[in-house]
Amino acid sequence: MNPSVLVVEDDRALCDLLAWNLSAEGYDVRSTGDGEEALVMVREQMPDAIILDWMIEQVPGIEVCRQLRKDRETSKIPIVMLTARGEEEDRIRGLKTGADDYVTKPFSPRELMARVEALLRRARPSLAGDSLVFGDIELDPTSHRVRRDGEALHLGPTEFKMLRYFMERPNRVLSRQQILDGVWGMDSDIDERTVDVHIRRLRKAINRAQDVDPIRTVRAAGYAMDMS
Amino acid sequence: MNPSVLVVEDDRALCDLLAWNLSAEGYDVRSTGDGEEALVMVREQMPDAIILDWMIEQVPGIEVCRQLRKDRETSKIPIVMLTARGEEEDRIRGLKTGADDYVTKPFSPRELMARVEALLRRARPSLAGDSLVFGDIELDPTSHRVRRDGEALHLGPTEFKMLRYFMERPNRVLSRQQILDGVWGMDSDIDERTVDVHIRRLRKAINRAQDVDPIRTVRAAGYAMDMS
DNA sequence: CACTTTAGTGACGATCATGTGACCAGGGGA
DNA sequence: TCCCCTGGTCACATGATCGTCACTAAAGTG
Repeated sequence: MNPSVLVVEDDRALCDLLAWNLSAEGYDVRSTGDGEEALVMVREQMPDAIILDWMIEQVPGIEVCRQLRKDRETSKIPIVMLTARGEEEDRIRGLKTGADDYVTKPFSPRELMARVEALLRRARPSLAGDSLVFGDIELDPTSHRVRRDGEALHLGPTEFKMLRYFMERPNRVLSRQQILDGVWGMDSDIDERTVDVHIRRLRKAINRAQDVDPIRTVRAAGYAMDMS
Repeated sequence: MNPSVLVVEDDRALCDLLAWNLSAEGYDVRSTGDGEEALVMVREQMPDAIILDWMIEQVPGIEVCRQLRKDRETSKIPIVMLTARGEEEDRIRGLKTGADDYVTKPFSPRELMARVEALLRRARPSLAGDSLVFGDIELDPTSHRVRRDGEALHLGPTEFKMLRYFMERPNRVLSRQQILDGVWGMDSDIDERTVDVHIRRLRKAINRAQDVDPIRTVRAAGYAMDMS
């Protein structure tokens, strides 16, 4: 998966220029000229980096920056801001607000590329872990977090244990009894049908609208999670 | 312990100016005008950040940068390079070599300060420095001080130990028992629920009105403080 | 197709875990 | 000594989560 970059710039020509250059370097690029929309897009797409013009419609860049820094989910995304030459005060305020870098207009696209690259190089290592990965689903046992396609999912304790049980045994059909033993413990005297209900809850939690369900029902046998 | 910065700059007047400004901001500053010596000093002192002029005696700045990046020990130290206006090629080569930032001469000291600060904020969590940094929260174990966004916070002794325990183990879910063991000591016979109360007190102490709570409750498991 | 078996689904009451404010005890400094 | 800060515990409020059930839908079977 290529690193993704969101470009927030209301000068259409400049925006396209950036998008073109970034794409050529192998980034997935999205763009918008509107601050409000930018906030929405960031939350939807969780880009790996953001290029943010300081002077855009609706919402000043600094405000967008502040908003993003306030939210736990988005506060760690590297932001490069674009400022007009000579606006030193803005640059300082920007950096203090939490921008990670800036480039002064006019600038060379190559230079901007180099800066984005430097930021990504610095930000990325934190993404690595000893987590279980299954297609686009990622489960980190130590931090107890589950993500699909990068988006955080909320699972209850039982659903979490169950998903983990499945992900540690991919492509295997697991009987309800096995699941009960593995998730609830050998000596639990719980109805087998309860597993069904939890399977349902798990499906509900991990499958968003557009997703395919990774859990396969095996009639008269149990359930399995497969790599498709 | 204050963050330390090494200034590598052969223009004596500029060097002193930088040193003076950085000291005023509370950094420990060392300086040299020589590239060879710079390499030695970095290894001896392991500064938290380096400000590196691109055009210095003996060894070109880019070479110093390359050397530092080669060594595992030093490769993570943020480097800000100083370049003359218009040397765009140099800047790009610099960033590609591993510099994290640059400032174009002539520059305002305030801007440089802001950039160094931004870099430290970003780089520190990975360093095992004296002072722990977690987003905008900073904990200094030796002086027993905690700040958020620069503003001093008041924590009781227990809350302080607890915050420290968390900050030394970012992104991990810590059970109440683990927290009791780590903060109170292995042999304490304290009710697990007491941890909850202290978590509450800690939250109250570190979160001001506008802040996001860095402590995540993991139902049926414990608490975690996360970075990403 | 009619019938049987198995799985999906929504609801419900019970329980559990955590958040929250209050209380009291101990200890150190004024 | 007295008072203020702090720490450990408790009781209660508040949701979140759980296990079960009754009913429906779907899948096999002959």
